[in-house]
Amino acid sequence: MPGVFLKDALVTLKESGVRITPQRHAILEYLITSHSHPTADEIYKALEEDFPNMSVATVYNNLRVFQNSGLVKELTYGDASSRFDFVTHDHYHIICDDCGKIVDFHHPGLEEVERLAAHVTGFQVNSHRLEVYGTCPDCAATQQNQAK
Amino acid sequence: MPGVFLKDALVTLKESGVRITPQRHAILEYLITSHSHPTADEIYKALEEDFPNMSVATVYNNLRVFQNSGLVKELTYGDASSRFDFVTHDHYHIICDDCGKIVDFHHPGLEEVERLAAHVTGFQVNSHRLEVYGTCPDCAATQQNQAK
DNA sequence: AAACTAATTATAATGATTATAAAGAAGTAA
DNA sequence: TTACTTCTTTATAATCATTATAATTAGTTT
Repeated sequence: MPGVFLKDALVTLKESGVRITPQRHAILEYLITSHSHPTADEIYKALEEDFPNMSVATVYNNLRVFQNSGLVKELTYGDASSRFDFVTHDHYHIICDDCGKIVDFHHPGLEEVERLAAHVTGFQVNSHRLEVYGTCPDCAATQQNQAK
Repeated sequence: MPGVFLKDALVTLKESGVRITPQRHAILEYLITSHSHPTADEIYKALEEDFPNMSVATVYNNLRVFQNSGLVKELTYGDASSRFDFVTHDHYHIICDDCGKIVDFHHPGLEEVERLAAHVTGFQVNSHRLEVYGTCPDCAATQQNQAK
C-alpha cells in the first residue's frame, strides 16, 4: 500500500481548505516516495524535469503549508540547510557524523522526560525533539579500511 | 564560586595551545556569566562597549575555537540564528514555543535510547541531542490574562 | 631585534530563506 | 459566460547569518 500516505495527506489538505495544485502534489509525492529527508533545494532539483518553471519559492511556500497542516516536519542542523520529513508514525532520527546520512528508528516516546522537565521548569510541555548521532556502518567500514 | 568555570575554561584552552586574547576572555566570560544562550550577534553587541573595534568574524571564529575545545555547544533551530551554550554539566534544554526562552534542566543521560538506536540501525553511537518544547510560565500566564 | 606564527580586523562573498509584485488559475455568484 | 474574488505560482530582488579573504596587528621564538 504505497499510495496510502499520499492519499491520506491529500485528504487532510483538502479538508483544511488547501488547494491541491500539481506542484503540491509533486512535492508531497516526492517527500513520501523518496524515503529520504531532502532539503528544499533537493526537492526543487528533483522536480525540475517535470516542472521546468517551478520557482524555489514555491517549494518553500508549500513546505510551510504542509508544516502548518502537520504533514511535514522541518529538521534543522547547524550549517547546512533544513531538511524536511514527511510525518508518518512517531520516530526518531540517527545521523551519521561523517556523511550526514539520516536513518529512522522507532522508540517509545519519552513521556517520562517530558514529565520531569515540566515538573522542574514549570513549563507546559508540548513536544520534544531527540536525535542520536554516530557513525553509520558504511563510514565505519571506510574508516577501517583506511586504517590499514 | 563564580569564577571557577572561567578559570577552568582558560586552563583548558591554554593546555590545548590556544592563546588567551582579551576578546576570547571577554566572549567566554560573557557566555558564562550571562547565564543565557546568546547568538553570535548578541555576544557581539554585548561586547561592543568594551571592544568597539571587534569584528563579528572574531566572535564566530572564537566560538568555533571554543567548540573545538569542547567548552561550548552550538544549538541550532529553524529560522533564527544559532545559539551558543557554555558546557558545564550535561543538561538538556526546554524551549518556550512562544517567546523562545531556553531553560536548562538536568536528567540522567538517555543511554538506553542510544543502545536501542545502535542496535536497530547498526550505527556506532557517539552522542544525542534532546530538547523539550512547551510554554513557559510567563507566556502561560499572559495567555490566561488575554483569554479573560 | 628579526623572523615566524597566530589572531584580529574590515570587507566582500556565499548561500539559504523570505518578501514583493506581477501574472495565472481556480472558485463563486450573477 | 462574464465578472469578481481569492489563492497560487513565478520571477526577481532583498535579507540575514555565516564564512572566506587579505591586510594588519600582536605574540612568540630564535
